[in-house]
Amino acid sequence: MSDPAREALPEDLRWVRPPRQARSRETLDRLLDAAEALVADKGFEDSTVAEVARRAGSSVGAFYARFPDKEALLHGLFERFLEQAVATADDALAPQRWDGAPIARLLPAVARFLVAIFRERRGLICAFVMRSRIDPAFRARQARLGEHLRARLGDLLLARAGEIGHPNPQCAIGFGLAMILAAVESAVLFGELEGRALARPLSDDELAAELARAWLAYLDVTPQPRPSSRP
Amino acid sequence: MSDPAREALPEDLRWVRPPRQARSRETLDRLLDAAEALVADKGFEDSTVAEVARRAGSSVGAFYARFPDKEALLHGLFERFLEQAVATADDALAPQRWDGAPIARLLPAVARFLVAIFRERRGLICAFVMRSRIDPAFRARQARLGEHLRARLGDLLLARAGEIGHPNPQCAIGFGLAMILAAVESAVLFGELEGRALARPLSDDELAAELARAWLAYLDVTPQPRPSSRP
DNA sequence: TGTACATCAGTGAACGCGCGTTCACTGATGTAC
DNA sequence: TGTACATCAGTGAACGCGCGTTCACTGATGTAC
Repeated sequence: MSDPAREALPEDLRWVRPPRQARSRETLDRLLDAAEALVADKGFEDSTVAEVARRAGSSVGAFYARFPDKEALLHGLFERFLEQAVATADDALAPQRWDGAPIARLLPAVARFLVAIFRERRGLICAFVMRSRIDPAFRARQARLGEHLRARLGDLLLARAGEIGHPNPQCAIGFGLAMILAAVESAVLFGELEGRALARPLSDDELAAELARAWLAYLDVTPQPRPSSRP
Repeated sequence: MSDPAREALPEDLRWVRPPRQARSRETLDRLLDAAEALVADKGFEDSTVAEVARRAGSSVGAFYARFPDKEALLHGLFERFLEQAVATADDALAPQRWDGAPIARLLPAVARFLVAIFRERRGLICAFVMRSRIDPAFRARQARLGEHLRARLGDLLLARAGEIGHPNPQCAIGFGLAMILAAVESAVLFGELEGRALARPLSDDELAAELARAWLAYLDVTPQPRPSSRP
């Protein structure tokens, strides 16, 4: 955390000026917490620096002592979020946790998990997603998370490649994940599934179930490992 | 178009003040054309009223003579877009055009079509999608387009319900369409499939092919109509 | 342990820029008689 | 056909508001001796 070697990494330091005293570390945390609540509630653009400072029990000047500008705030929030996301994913997708489980049990669990996470942190993720539409740096950072997820999930799925009927499992794993993520985004973050194409809105459980069904069907997963070649 | 009965519909008139002279009709068209190009290029927020007016060879005052405010401009663009979209969809999905075609031929064509349209009008659709994340009126209007698409596609698919293995075809048609739309948005508009989950970027043809594969698999479409019950 | 000084941290009023919107005015088009 | 008047259409400089950012200043914390 307070590794002095970080001083040498301008890449990491571009967004948040590292505090030197415990007091300012706390101020930084309070600013981030206040910003997270505010951004989750009304989005990034509609949150003002003054409001963030006020909510943190701090001041505008204190804000600019920590962040070079307002944009850096969202990057700071994103960095904090990414740490959690990667740790959570690594834990949830750890191979030993799924030892012996077939894909048909793995993917529905992942689908439920994604729906739950997106629902829980709806506002914040929404702000991130919206931002990455515009900001290339943000998009690149988000892409790295995507690649990480694909790698972890890929490890699990490729170890069960025999269950996958899709002619190109490697490619299908990436495409399938991307498709499911897009659908969850659209459904949970923006509620578009409801209005635009469904007669009755789906519950989160139903949503996850349909996503899992689509995912398994796309990969062409059979309950039992299939023989290496077909008669 | 110039139906006097429209005068009685404040719903339609909220966004664009109807011109009374041919001259102002032309000005309105030029403003919309200029705005469309500008919005497609740099998004709505980054386009200024002054720039739209200048590009249209008009003036800021002329702009406000036609539109109550800047927001109305995007609604005006959207209305124009919707007319085209509905007409195009109705034409492309006309039952006689697909007479005798199985779902396995229909959906790949729709997937290719969607990818092509989204690619062609990328910037504009992107602006609409972004806006409907924020603006409820916009979202409602977009939802109506979604419902229209689902209805037209539903007519075609339900007439071929025998080919659908999904236990609830009605629901699956809506969900499948929404999922594919979300994936196309994500892939074409925001290029997220590339970065976040795929080793190699897909061409539009490959993208459409994989979308169609996922769509058919989700609906559990068999090449031949299946008998009403299974042995 | 105490004193002097440097740096860090925090404050909030004031600044300034961008851009949506207004408005006083000029010119064009249509209508009444 | 011509004239007077009303309305439509267009112009662009000026206004004003919101909000990100700065800055002169006060107080707190750490360090040297």
